[in-house]
Amino acid sequence: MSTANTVYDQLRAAIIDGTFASGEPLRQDQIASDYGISKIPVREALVQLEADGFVEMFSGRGAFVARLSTKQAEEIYLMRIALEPILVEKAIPLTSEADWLRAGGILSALQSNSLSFHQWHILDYEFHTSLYQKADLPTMKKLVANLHSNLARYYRIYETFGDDFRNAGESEHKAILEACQTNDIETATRTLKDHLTRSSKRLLLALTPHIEGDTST
Amino acid sequence: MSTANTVYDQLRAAIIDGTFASGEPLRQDQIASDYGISKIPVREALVQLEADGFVEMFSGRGAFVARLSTKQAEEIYLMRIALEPILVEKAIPLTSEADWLRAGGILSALQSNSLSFHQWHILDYEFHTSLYQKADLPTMKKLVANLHSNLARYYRIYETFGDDFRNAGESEHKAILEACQTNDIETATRTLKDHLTRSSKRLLLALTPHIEGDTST
DNA sequence: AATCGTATAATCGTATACGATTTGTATATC
DNA sequence: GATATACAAATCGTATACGATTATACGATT
Repeated sequence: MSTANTVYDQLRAAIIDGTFASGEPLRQDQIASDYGISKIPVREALVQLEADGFVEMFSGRGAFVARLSTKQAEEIYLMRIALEPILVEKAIPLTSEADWLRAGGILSALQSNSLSFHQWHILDYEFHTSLYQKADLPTMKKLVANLHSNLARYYRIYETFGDDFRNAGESEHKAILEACQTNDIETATRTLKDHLTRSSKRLLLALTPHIEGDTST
Repeated sequence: MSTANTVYDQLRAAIIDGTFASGEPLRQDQIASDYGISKIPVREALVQLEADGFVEMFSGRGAFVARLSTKQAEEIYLMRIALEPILVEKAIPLTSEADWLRAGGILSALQSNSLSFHQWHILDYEFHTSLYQKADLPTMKKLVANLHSNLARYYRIYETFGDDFRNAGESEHKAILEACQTNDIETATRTLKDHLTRSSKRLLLALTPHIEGDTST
């Protein structure tokens, strides 16, 4: 893999896990010397990160970690609610029983009480992904994957401030998977939509006191 | 504006209008010397173009104009169908009578018979945009705008091969706007969805004989 | 005391340069 | 004639270098 891509991965991980705080400037020379490389691949990574919504760049002033806002989180969920049901709808006819069992396995792992928030979020992502893995819509899948990774930054705020609702969506997940397994597209898409709507509300409610407006953090 | 951004705009326009054919390699040194600049801003433009779906990059082999496929066009329309109704829904309560009149003005311009295909496509885009200009969903709007510009490449194929259906969606456009003007969100979103579904079918039907599979052009 | 202007430092954006990888071509081998 | 090998040319990806832009510190002016 190219240096630029490696830097992209590392910077993105660092932004998601909070190593770089929201709004913090990302100095090119600094990052370059940290990694022992030149600015060129760093800049390319930053351009990609900007396209994916993790970074904001201003001409002549450089790159900054993209600021969070409840509005932005709401918007991301609106897109997930619009797109994920389509992915599931298109995936169901192409998915085998073995695939649903794999999804069930992730669901079980998700019920463990000893998960760190980070681990929980990864498994939650994998469960959702497993529902539409077979969908032949690569562009949409990439987009939704990126929405997920952007949400990770918001879910991290729970880890610090919020209530733990790791198990809140458990029964909803089950209902979705059951509908999928019986090829009931209508129920599957509806329960998925409901689940995402509820997840959105849970997140936004918990977020509001912490990042209302566009202020710091 | 930075050199990289200028190059981005120019390359994107050249890809959309067919100056660079589908699948064609985009040689960095060549482009750089054409514009009288170095490779650095060219590479940054290419990275952005890849993020926006106009270019594919392969490690060590460089950048190529993204290939077209009916599947990809279908996928783009699926996303438009999912997202644009949401934008309209959120925009209607925030939109004033003057805004709808402006939309009506674009609609009139759209009915002219003397439009080039390119002009028609731009006006079609502007009409759709005018319906949800007031929506406070910047990320979604950017995404949808990018879907539009990607579709422009497919609509160009009509210009060359296909039947002229510039007026096909005229009555549909009118119905959408009328529903918007009376604040009838349900009808507006439904007619918009119908319109996009029909537009998608028209495009895909005309496209199929020309770019089925992933073959050239 | 606050504001303005200027000098200095920090940082950016891009040109140039070069080693590394890939592609093309000619020649050898089966 | 097709496949393999060796070399040359083309092209890429990144390091280094530097002028241009932006931020900062500080003294002059109102």
